[in-house]
Amino acid sequence: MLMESQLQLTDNHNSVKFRPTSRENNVEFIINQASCSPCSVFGLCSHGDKDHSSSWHAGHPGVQSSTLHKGEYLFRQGDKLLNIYVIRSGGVKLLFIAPDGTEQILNFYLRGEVLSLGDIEAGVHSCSAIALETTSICKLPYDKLQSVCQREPRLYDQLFRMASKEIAYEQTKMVLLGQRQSEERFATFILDLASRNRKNGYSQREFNLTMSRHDIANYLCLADETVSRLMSKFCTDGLLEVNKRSVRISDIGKLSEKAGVAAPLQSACVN
Amino acid sequence: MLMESQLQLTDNHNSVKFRPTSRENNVEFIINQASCSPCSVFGLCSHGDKDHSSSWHAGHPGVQSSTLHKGEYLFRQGDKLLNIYVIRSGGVKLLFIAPDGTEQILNFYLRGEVLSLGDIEAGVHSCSAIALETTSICKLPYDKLQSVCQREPRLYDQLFRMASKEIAYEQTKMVLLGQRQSEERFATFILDLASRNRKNGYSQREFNLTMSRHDIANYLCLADETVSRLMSKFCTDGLLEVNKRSVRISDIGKLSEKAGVAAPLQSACVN
DNA sequence: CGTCGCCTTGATGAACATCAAGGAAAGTGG
DNA sequence: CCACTTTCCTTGATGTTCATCAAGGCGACG
Repeated sequence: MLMESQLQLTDNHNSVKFRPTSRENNVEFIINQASCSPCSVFGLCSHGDKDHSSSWHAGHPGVQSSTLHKGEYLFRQGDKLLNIYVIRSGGVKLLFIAPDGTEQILNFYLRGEVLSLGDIEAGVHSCSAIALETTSICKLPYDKLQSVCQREPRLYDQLFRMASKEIAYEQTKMVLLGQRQSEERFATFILDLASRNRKNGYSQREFNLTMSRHDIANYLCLADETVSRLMSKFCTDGLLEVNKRSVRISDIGKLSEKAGVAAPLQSACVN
Repeated sequence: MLMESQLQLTDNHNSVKFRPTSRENNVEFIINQASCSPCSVFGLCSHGDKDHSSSWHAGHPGVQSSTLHKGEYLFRQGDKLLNIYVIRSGGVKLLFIAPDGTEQILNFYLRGEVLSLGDIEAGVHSCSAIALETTSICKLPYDKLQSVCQREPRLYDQLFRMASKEIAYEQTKMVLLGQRQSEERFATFILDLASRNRKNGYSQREFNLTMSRHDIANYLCLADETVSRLMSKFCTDGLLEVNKRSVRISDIGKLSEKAGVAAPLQSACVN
C-alpha cells in the first residue's frame, strides 16, 4: 500500500529517501547520512556530500547552517517566517510572551528536530526560539524549499507528515497537562528527554538537562518551586539522582510508574 | 512574492483555487462554491459541480459525504486512518481516552473545519470523533488525496498550511491553559465560538452551544461545576445571557476584557 | 408521573502557587 | 585572587484557586 511504503519512507532513518529524477539534476536529494544525519529528515541538507559537488546546499546559498550561543535568539516573536530550522546539535526553547509579559515555553527542540512548522500558515513567527546551549542550526529558506517541493511532491509529503507529527505531539501534551498532576507531568518529561536522548544515540539513563528548572516548570505549567520539590522527592524516593543539571535515572521502572498511564510524549518532529 | 501569493490562495475563500491542467483532465479541481463551500478548502469536493459532470467527487466514489447523528462516532480511537474529514455542517468533538479511563476533549471541529491531520503520520486515529449534533461530513480518502497531491503540489501546499494552522491553534490553546485561569479560559472560549460562527455567516452575538457543559469544562481543563459557576457569574455580571444551551453575548467589550490579553484562539483549520 | 440526564449551587478540601528566606555556584569588577 | 553581585536553585510557611463532594432543580422523555 502506498501509505505503508511512505510510512517506511519516513520511519527508516537510514534509507536514502530521494533519488534525483532527470528533472532535478540541479538539485541533489541524496542524503549524506554520515555528515548530516540530523538533517536527513529532509533529504535536502547535503553538507559534505561526496558524490555531488553541486549539492542542494552548495547550489542554494540561502541554505546555511549557523551557530548560536546560549541565550541567543534563532528568531523572535513577530519576525517574518523565512526559514524552516533543523537542529543539528544543541537545542532551543520555543517561547511565547503575552502582551502582559507572562511567558509560556511551548516546546524544546533538540538534535534532529524541526522548528517553525506552526508558523508557516501565518507567515510570521508567533514565538521566539532561544538557544539553551551552544547550538548548531540548519536553515532551509521556506520559499526555496517550497519550490523544490512543487517539483518533488514526495518531499512535500515528508514535510506534511512532520507537521502531522507535531500536531500529535501537541495533543499528547495537552492530555498530559489537562489530566495529570505534577508528579506525572515531571516523570513523563524526564522519560521523554531520556527517549529523545536515546534516539540520538546517547544514554537514556544519564544526561544533562540543558534547560533551567524555571524552563522545565514553565513548560510543564508548574511553579519553579514545585519542580524543585519534585526533583528532591524523586531523589529521596530513589527514582533519580540529580546533581545540578545532571540527571541519572536510578529506577526507570518506578519512574515509568510515576508517569503512569500518561501516554508517553512522542518527541516532536524526530524522524 | 511566492509566499504571499500563496497566502492569498489560502485566504481568499471565494477564489477558484485550481484549474485542471491538461494532465488532470480526469480530475476536476474547480470549486463549486455555492454547493460545497465548507469543503472548498481543498478545491476537491465538487458536489453538484455544474460544468463538470465527471467531477472528482463522482469520479472517485471513495470520496463521499455522510451524516452522523448526535453521539455517533465518525471514527474511533485506534481505527486505521483512512480519510481526512471536512465538516459540512454540525460539529464533532475530538476525544482522547486514556487507559485509566480519564478523558480529554482535544478540540471541537465545526462547519468548514478539517479533522485528523494529526493522525496522518501515525496512520492511526489517536482519538475518537463524536458528533455533537446532526452532522454532515465529507470524507476524503487519504491515499487518493495523496496521489492527487503528487500531481498537484499546490494542493499539498494547502494541506500543509492547514496542518501548520492546526499547530498554531494547539500552541495558542497551550498558552491559554498554561497561563490563564478559569474566567479568562471560559471568556476566550465563548469569543472563539462567536468568531467561528461569524466566519460561517451566522451571528457572533447569539448562538447555541452544541456541546454540553461537561464537554466545555473538559476541553478547558476545568471541572463541570466551575463552568457552571462561570456561566452564572458572567450572567449576573451582565456579560452573557444564557438559557440552557443558547448564549447571547450582552457585552462583548467586557467579555473581551475578561478574556484579557490571552491571544484569541484562532479556530482550527478554517480556511 | 417517575426516571434519567444535565445542570446549578453550596460546603469542604487539596494541590499547587505564592511569599519568603537563604545557600551555592558563577560571573564581575577591582 | 578576592569581595561583590547576580543568577539559579532549594526548602519552608502560608494562601488561593479550583476540584471534589453533596444535594437538589429542571426539563426531556418514555
